[in-house]
Amino acid sequence: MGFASWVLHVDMDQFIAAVEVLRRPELAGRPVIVGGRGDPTERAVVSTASYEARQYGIGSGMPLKIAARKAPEDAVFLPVDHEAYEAASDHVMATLRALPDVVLEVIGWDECFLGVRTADPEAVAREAQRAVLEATGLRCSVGIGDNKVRAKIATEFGKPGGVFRLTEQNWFDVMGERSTRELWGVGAKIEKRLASHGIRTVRELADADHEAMLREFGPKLGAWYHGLGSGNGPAVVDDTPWVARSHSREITFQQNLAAPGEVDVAIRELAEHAYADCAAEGRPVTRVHLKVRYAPFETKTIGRKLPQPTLDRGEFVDAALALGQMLDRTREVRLLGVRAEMTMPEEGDPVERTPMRGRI
DNA sequence: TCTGGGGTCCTAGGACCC
DNA sequence: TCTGGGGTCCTAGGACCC
Repeated sequence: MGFASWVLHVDMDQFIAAVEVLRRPELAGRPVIVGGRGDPTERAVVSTASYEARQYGIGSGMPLKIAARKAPEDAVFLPVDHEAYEAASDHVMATLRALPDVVLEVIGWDECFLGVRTADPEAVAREAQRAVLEATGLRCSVGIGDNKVRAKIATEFGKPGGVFRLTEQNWFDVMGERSTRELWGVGAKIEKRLASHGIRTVRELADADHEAMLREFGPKLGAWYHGLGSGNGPAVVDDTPWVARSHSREITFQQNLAAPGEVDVAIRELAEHAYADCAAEGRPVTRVHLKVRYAPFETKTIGRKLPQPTLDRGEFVDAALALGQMLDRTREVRLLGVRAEMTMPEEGDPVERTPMRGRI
């Protein structure tokens, strides 16, 4: 077998919980649930649950109140500590980047792609796991693929702590009879729209009529979803530093906001923070978006372009407040968010940050 | 029963221009 | 009096990711 190009997807096992246990060894073996401010009576969700907690049906995204009901006596609830995870993430990424002849693309706090030319991708995967464990004390799973989509999906079959290879050769054997929902990028809504066309399995998606897919989802997404059925996806791992296009601040109120004056106070506060994140990069703000969740649970977003790009905090805050006048002032508000879109930086002036890509 | 906070990308449809 | 076709920009909103 000769050398070939491979994509490895490295995913940390129960990352946030693992970081917490690392600095509090006495928590090892106990159900650990990290989320919000660590108070399970508050409105917040689970960021990560340890494997011990998952045995009780507790998982990411679950409301803390529900998790508290399911959790056993000895469960531990901890607040989210972004800085600790950021530091651990940096350490992991630096370790992986130091592996010989790899290109690294960060796609989240706890996961990345490695591009590598090798005759033995499993050996590289094992070496990556060993290096990360030795340097940080954290374990990871690795998916091996001939593109990013297959590598990403492969990782699920390797957890925890393992390695799994998914390529064009075994794609349909492994994925053919599984639900479209197991594909990366297919959520509840897309699963339902596919099902309305009689498409429920990965193989049925691969065999779907291309024109029908374009009609249902449009030219780009239609082609993307159809190809997903065959495991198609990009294979290039890109280490270009990621540059944010926008920054936002959101807050969920423990008690719903009822008075319009309270809404204005909150918008001002959030807008100042969102603006500050952009200003810290020296990049003018071009648009403002407002996200509102009315009680009980209905989310709306609205946006406006600013008259011109600005680096004036007052201008941005005023624009956010003006947009706030468009909200339904008669309804109780349980969440508010303000997003600031920025101009993209000049070429050759990249801003190094923690990436959070929406799509590969 | 209760649903966070940080992001990205895509589409539809209207306005406007040539 | 009747009225094409293409392009671009903008807004609003939806869907997905970790």
